[in-house]
Amino acid sequence: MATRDYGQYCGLARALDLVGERWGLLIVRDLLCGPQRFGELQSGLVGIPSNVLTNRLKELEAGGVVERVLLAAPARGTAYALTEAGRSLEATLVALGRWGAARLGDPRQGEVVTAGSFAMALRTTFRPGAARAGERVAYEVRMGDVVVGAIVQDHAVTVTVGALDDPDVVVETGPAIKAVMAGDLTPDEAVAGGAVTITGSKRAWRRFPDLFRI
Amino acid sequence: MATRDYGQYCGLARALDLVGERWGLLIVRDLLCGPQRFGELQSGLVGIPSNVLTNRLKELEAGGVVERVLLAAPARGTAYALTEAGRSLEATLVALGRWGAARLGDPRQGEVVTAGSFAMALRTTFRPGAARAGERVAYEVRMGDVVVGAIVQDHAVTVTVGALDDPDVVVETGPAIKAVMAGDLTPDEAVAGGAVTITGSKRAWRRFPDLFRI
DNA sequence: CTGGATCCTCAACGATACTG
DNA sequence: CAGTATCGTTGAGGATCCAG
Repeated sequence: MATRDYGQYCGLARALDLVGERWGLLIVRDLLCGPQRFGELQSGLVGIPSNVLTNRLKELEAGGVVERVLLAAPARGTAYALTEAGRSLEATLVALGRWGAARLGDPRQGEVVTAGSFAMALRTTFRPGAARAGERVAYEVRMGDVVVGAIVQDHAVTVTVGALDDPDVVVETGPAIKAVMAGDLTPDEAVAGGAVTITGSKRAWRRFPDLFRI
Repeated sequence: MATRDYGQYCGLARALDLVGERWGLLIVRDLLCGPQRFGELQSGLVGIPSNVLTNRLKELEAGGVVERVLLAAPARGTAYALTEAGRSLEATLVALGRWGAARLGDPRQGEVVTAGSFAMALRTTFRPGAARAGERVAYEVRMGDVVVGAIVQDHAVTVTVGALDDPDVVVETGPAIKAVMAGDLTPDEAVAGGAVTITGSKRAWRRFPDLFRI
């Protein structure tokens, strides 16, 4: 929005003015997992030049989507977080992500999975109807150096990056998790076949493909 | 997607690869109202250079979002239409448009209202719950040279550009329609004050702010 | 007259180096 | 670590021209 806009008095055009520039919505996606530092964002948005990230963050901040926050000790320094307006984009991003996921196919040459993208996948596949009232399950899922936490509670999921304090189960996996989420592989088969290693509640892991289903 | 992509195996990133480039979603927005010719798109997307429109249409076509169709007589020639994949973006665009509309404020200097943007406004403000089962109302709304039709039926609205064959009511209006849709001005007040001229069913016009509510 | 293609300019993006 | 600076490349913006 800083420099060029569509010049239309239209809600969609205004939304695109605010978050529609290149990398914009991916920044919002990554910040849905909680505040992130400049460097964390940069490593999650593979290939983004640092000056472009700087510009986007300034524009998103000016647009009221992102705000700078000071990290408490012991971390120190500044980070970027979504404002309430930014957080309210979540449902829309999930919808758009689901549309794109239907056209995803197999990974292309060179395509990577980042923490933010995997977190997004958990959000898009989460089925609120499958969660039981009063149920609380905390998953820590590890794919290589990508570590995300997903806490299911009150028919909702909260996805964060990094390890959880007290997960019910830690799941170490690779691409095979897609087969589990698609229902092509049962949780037990995945463990037996060595595609997945779990630490913690076997019951929670068996429940995983019910809660997160492609 | 043709040239550069985000290189992430992520539904959101794939969606942005397909429709996230500049002007992309506005093209989809305008095509939600039905097939359009190149020139119609160009005049609805104020300021888009013709070569950019050409490129976007090619990319959207390659991505399976848009397809070229041949117009039947007497129109002749080719037009661009959404594929099923493109149409399935409607709900998401409405959600994004609603997010942006909440941040729209008053029109800025130079901002225009096009047929596509006004049609989008009708989609975002439509309240399915307010429509009655079996009810069918057809509105033709005119704002200057912008003419759109909105047919409410079966708790859904179909919005098109151009005049309707058999509208229940033709509404000629200006910016004042926003006050009516916001509930700040009743339909009768708007007509009495001269801000709106209606031709046809007064009853249908009185129902308008129930069906389309900001 | 519509539907583009072509050319040029400039701003934004991309890559890398560098600094507080 | 968190940006800023610089520079080459790409794509957008704008005008004009060409073909059916």
